[in-house]
Amino acid sequence: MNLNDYGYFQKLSEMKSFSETAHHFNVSQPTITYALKRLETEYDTKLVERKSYANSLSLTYAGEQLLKHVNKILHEDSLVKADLNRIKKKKIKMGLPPIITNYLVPKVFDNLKKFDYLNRIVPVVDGSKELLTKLKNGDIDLSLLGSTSLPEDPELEYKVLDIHQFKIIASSNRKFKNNLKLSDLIDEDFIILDEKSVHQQVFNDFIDKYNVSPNIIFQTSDYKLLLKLVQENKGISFITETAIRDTSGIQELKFDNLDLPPFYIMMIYRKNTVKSSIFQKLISIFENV
Amino acid sequence: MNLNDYGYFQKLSEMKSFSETAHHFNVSQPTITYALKRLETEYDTKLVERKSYANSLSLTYAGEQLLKHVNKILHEDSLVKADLNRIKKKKIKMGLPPIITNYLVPKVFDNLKKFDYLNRIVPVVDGSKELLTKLKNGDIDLSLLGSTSLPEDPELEYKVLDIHQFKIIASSNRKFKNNLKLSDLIDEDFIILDEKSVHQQVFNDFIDKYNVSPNIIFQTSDYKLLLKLVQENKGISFITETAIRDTSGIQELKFDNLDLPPFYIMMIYRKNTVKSSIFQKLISIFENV
DNA sequence: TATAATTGATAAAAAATATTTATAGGTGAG
DNA sequence: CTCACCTATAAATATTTTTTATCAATTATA
Repeated sequence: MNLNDYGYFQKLSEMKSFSETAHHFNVSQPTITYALKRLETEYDTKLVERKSYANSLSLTYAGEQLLKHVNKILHEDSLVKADLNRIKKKKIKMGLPPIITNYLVPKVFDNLKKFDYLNRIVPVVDGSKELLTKLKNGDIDLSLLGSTSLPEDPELEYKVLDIHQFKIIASSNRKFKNNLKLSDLIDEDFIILDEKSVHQQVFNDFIDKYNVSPNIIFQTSDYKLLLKLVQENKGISFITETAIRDTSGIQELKFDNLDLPPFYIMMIYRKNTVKSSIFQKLISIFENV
Repeated sequence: MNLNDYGYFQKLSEMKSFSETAHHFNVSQPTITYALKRLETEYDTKLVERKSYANSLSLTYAGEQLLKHVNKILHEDSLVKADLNRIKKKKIKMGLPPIITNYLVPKVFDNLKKFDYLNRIVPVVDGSKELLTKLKNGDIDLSLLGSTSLPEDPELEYKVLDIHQFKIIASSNRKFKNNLKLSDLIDEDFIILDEKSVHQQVFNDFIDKYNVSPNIIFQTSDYKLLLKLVQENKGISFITETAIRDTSGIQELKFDNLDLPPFYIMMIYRKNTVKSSIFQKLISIFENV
């Protein structure tokens, strides 16, 4: 059994057209016909229902079942090349979400340098959500990650490096009374991180939970810009403390009984990954922050 | 890329010998050599370390990594045939652990008959542990299952049909005082189910927890035999209430504060399974007990 | 309604890939 | 040193996949 046949079948079930599928793979149309025929012979079952004519063929029940397995098989197979390529290059492709990276990397920099890992790491800077997808696709080997919940994906494994809190912050120039309540912020302008970050979702949940409707005047994916705007008192914000450690010109607003989810700072990787000594050492360097 | 090459590679890494692997697949020895060569060329990496001589070749780091993926791929592929075969036959292979089956099937029998499902079900009678393995291997489509914990396997899905308790039971002929304590049973002979059932593990945990060492005189995998022996006062036992519903000649011993795990009675199947209408109906019949 | 255009199936030929046969070379045990 | 055993390689063969060429069926459209 050839994996190509699975690939043809997968695409065929998506495109619902033999000739288009053939075109997609740059092969002739009978190639697809014969590939399907091979599968149907191999399993001795009809897999696709050739409809009267229109460009709408459909999978049989057995075809649907096969497709599920094929998806898994081809996905796994696509991970192989990505994995082996990086092993060959002795490089580790590492996902780096900006906020966490700025907080953590200075702490481990000397160690990374000492063990000559700085040039072993191929950095991939992106938001936590995108990095998670890339990790699962095998585009990166491991990633730093910030999240309000611990990943439950059975393919992934992680180490929690730190647990931070979300904070409401404002310019140090502002004065706020003690025992602040959320309702005191009703006239404030909010500047928050946009949908690339987990912050937006947390903020929305927060809004729902406390039934408030803050005035969001600007969203950005650049947290440095956000902090600068807050420093200059263009608005107040909602962000993990990770981002404001060692940042001057910013104060944290204290509330009683504010219930916010924790912000887990993790190192995450696929369970499947064979842990080379480099890989393990790298993780341990980050663990021992 | 041919799946055969993956199969050869998998076996080679297990057998650590080219010629034995060839023999295992009934092909000539160069077939294996060339298969490996194809893989090494495809991925442009050395995959196995040909040792000086002895029957001990070893995988390189890249080879180990490949093997992990290959295992997954071949396992998934082996599920395909099993799945499609049963679909073809329009039969549903169902795992039936005896205790649960005897309890449940009488309750659904008329319904199964009414919808003509009795001859659609291919019964596979075995212990819960074995059935779980068979389910994962695709040997059966779904299974009744008794367990003290809910399965966390990401490939499996289940519906809890009932939650029962474990009981300590004795012949009705016996008289026990009220407010029994475990220490009162110190001179009793125990007859319990053997390692094929979850009972043994639960019983061991129980022993550890309460730091008692009961006198086990006989173990069996046949719960009907066990019940008979208890009825005839050959010993007392430890078993889920599922087994003793509607059984005469047996009493349940009551203890204060005995903390035992629940016994979940479930219907379990692979997430991957495409749920045919027969499949769904079957589940719903059992769900509506 | 006739005609053109598009789609999938099939047969036969060609191309690509996998396997075998035959053999060579290396290694360790005795 | 020789034998037994293992893996690698070349060349021949077998098998599998793909292409080319063509047909029949169906839809769009003139």
